[in-house]
Amino acid sequence: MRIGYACLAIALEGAQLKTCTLKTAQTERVLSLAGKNFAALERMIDYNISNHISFYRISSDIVPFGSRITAGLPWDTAYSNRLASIAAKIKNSNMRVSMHPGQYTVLNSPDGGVVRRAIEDLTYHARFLGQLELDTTHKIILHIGGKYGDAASALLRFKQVYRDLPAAITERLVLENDGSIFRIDEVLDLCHRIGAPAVYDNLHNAINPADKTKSDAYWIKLCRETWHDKDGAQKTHYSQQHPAKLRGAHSDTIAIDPFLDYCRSLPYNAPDIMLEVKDKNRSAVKCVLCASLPNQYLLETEWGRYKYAVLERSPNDYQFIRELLKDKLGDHALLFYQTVERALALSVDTGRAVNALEHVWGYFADMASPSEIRSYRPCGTDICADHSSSHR
DNA sequence: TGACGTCAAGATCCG
DNA sequence: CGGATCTTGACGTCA
Repeated sequence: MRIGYACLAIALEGAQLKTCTLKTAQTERVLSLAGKNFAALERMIDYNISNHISFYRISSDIVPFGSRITAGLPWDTAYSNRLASIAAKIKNSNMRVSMHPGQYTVLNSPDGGVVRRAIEDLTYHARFLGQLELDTTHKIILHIGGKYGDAASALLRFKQVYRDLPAAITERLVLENDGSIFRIDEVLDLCHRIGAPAVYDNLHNAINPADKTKSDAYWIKLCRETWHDKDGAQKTHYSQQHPAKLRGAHSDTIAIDPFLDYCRSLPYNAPDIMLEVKDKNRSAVKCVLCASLPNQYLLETEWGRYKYAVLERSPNDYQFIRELLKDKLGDHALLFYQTVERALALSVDTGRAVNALEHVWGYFADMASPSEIRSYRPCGTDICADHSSSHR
């Protein structure tokens, strides 16, 4: 079982994807941006390897407007060395990558222009994965499209378009249930008919259910039958509902207990899981460490990222985790993340926030200039908690 | 016509 | 002028 995240590694230096508007999308500019994005991609691949993340979705925006200028733009030859290096790292680390065009790539539209652009978009995606010389276990995920008031005709159109797609696309294409139109039972039926694998998305099925009496594991077992040797291990999408936002909105982070419950419910030989979540790689590291890979060193690094956010909410939890991590031999990942999640759910206390800030300030006090010290302590020797909000 | 989803670019505001 | 904050863009379908 691999666990992965989509497109962006947050808080990773040198990993920001660049783009531009259509107005300024001249050949030279787009080519230059693509080069920068390939460098960012390599950073993320390196990061994934360091963090034992062996599953990753490459952003469709890796080449800005890649689909509409796919034929003309020589990004493959211009950056062949960089792409070869990326490809080698993916293969040597046994990483699996995927791509996922958005809701605007629609193969079954009654509008021929929409269909033509969708095929161009898929051609671009297949070209990118093909350029990396990745085998057909590296997939492109797509939704079926619209129903247009007549599901049967919409499915028929999909089959007709699919039949004529080039093999470079169909050998990678997998279909996913979506949150408002095609349910997982409809996706499964179509996939069996055309011979494409099906990806089960748990949150989409929760808001657009095929059968409310059936479990996630039930659909995952059915989807497994659509995956063959050339497709590699079965893939699924996993996300959790954001508690405050609209139905279908992804959560800020993956709550670890429900995730592990989900994992335990899966059939033997669990599928690869792509997490769809706002904090991206943060949740991927969390889930990897709890579900499959105890790693004390990575847990210490994780603590460095969360500790001050915990301290300004709950000094007790802060102390508890410090003690927990002193034991270098045990597998404390789950208790660690449970405690972090509980602490982060609390609101920030001003006095504690000042205390946490003083901890951080300790790293900079020796190297700060007089003006920086004045801006940190505007009222004199002690930090002014009463007025602090206006100074930070 | 707006919502949906996404995240930089681009525009504007502020001190 | 720099940094912070708001708005726009680019895609197609559906209510």
